Amino acid sequence: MGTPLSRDPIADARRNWEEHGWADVAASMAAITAIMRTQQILLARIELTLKPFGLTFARYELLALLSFARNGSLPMKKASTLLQVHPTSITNAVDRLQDAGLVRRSPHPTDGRTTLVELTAEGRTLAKRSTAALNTGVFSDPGFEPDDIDQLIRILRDFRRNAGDFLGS
Amino acid sequence: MGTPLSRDPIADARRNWEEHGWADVAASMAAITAIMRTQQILLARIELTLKPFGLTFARYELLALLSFARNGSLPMKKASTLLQVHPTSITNAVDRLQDAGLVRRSPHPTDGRTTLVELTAEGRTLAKRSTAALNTGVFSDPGFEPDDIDQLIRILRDFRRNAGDFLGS
DNA sequence: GTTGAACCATTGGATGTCCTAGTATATTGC
DNA sequence: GCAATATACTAGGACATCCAATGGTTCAAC
Repeated sequence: MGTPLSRDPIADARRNWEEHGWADVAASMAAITAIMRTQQILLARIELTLKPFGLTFARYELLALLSFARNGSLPMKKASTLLQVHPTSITNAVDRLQDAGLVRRSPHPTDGRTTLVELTAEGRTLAKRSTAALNTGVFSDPGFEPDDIDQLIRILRDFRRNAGDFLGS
Repeated sequence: MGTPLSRDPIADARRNWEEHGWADVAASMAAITAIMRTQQILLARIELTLKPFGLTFARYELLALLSFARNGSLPMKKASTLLQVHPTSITNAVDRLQDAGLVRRSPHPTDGRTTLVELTAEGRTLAKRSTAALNTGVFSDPGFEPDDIDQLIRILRDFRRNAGDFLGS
């Protein structure tokens, strides 16, 4: 982006919190704000990598999910649940992927309420190629130390479980 | 926010990566995906807490930033830099905060290119009240262990520095 | 001084997310 | 079997974010 700041803005915010009598929650505020900013940086990198494929991250996630499904197809609701986004976000993504010829809708064989989303041949190819691009362009050098990656995975798994994302021990 | 899944979807994705020959980047993929999901959960909590005040997180951040500024005013560009968002996002936020009577625009005394944003009395009051709500409603019980919060702050600070957010040792 | 490069804010366009209905189909209870 | 409830998808609206382009203003080089 722009020129680097001379100081960490989140550390400054934490100082402000401490100086205003909120020292007890200052660290928590700093951690949460840092997660927000980190997500923003990572999303920008991912979107940049996916741009040549005409994909956004939202559409890529759906494509990747379908590529791992049994027949390359899933009910819309199932995709919404697994990707943990609002059903309307899936409708939106499927609309655009369908326009691009990467997926197609089909009725569920036994449940008239349900619509299946299915990868087309082009969709499967693009899923492979874009995943390869993300692996080499983003995931292979994420900017975290290996030990820190393990820490992150553990800390965020605990958080997500406590938040009710999934059951577990 | 529906029913919890029976399995961690990110752990499943990691397994898929490993089974497709991308084991070397699977952990990194899992960590990044977990950050995305964690951000989503936290943002939802924050927005829920801010809703009674008629604020979104984007507008709250600007309000809070102004409340810590010397005269309660900053150049738009400065706000954009400190909050690390695109200038147009600031324009958008200021438009809405101004409509709500919480901030006001004024010309810069010496630089004709620059516009200052300034907190109104109502804006300052709302900043205080909404910050108190976030402190008690979100930051006081973030869902991380205290030790993990310190780990997060360190890991994400290193990441942001490496990403060019700010200079530092 | 003039002129051209750099900088600031805004507008318009594309996306994505969520929420609130509204429509259609399933399932459950009596 | 029929009514009441639950579930699945879609349509429309509110917001936020980014990018590209536009109109002003400032600054620096000559």
